[in-house]
Amino acid sequence: MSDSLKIAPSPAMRAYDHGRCVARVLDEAQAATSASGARFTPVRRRVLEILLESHVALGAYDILKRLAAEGLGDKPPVAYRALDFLVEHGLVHRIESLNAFVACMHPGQTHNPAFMICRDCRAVAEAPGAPDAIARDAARIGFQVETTVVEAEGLCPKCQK
Amino acid sequence: MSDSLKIAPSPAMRAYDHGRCVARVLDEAQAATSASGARFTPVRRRVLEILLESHVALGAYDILKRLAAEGLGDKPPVAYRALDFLVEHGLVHRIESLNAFVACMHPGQTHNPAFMICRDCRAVAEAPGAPDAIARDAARIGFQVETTVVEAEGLCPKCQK
DNA sequence: CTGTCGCATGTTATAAAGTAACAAACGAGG
DNA sequence: CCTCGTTTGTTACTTTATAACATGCGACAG
Repeated sequence: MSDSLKIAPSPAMRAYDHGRCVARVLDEAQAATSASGARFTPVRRRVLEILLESHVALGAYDILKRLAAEGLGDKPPVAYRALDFLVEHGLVHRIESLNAFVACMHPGQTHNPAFMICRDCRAVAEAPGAPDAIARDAARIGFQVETTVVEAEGLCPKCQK
Repeated sequence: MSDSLKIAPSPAMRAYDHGRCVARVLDEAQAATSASGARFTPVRRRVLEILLESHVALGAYDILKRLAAEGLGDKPPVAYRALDFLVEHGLVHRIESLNAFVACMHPGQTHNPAFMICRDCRAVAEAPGAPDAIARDAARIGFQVETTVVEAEGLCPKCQK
């Protein structure tokens, strides 16, 4: 499926075949997690589905509400555990500036993603490259970078109107 | 003072004349805020001082504890209001990935700062440059960037040992 | 088939971070 | 010296997140 290699234009901010996208990522998730010995349980699967249903950042408690409505659990640790699991496995990204989460759009590929976050509708687009101006500065002062957070907030095309 | 134009090597991660640095920034802060009609009140000044005393990220409640110990207020809004004020005036930066705050090292200059954050000692170094790989991507999909968050987490030179 | 070990879930309780709303005090202009 | 906008004081609450421990479930060794 060629789509799995495409990196932009952002799925979050244009029309495309959403059903396929969800199904594909879900399959990849299933495969990736069970390959590593872990189990892709109903709650974990459902949390990922919920995030995949929209390319919008959802808070842990938003997700928890939906799980509760479906009888999958109603206590904070349920949501946080599933989210932690998905983040660890690279299937979900945490958006630091919103305290929220989005599904990863191209799991498997190691990436230092950058995010564009609409302040109006909370749609999130994931861009691939790490902009390593910072890597140079880090090297210069001897700082050893382990992870990076790059988030741009603004208005998505729809919400500019 | 030539130091005010220097942008790196990071003050957070090397030795330098801290007293001067604090005094200078405090003066600039005084000037900048009163120029804009606002008042650089004791609490605001003290919060900035506390942040300037170390180049370390402090949580709102850490700061509040210190204010409380000095009789400057002990309720959350006291700290948050001062911090909001200082952030608005570009004197303090919020570190999203820590829910914490650091003093800005070169106020006045408009900047899209990038931060290097030691996960061990929470020292924060502020680097100037805008890493505009993301600007290109944003332009391509029609996303209008308003603010950016760039934070690298890792180990500072001291904590690597 | 069954014990048991490790992963996963359920639950209680609480910590940490942040804000809404309103009343009182302060201070620079008329 | 009044009054209006800014700042502070305070109460109460919301949102976000985690520690700790009990229970359940499933694979596989014997």
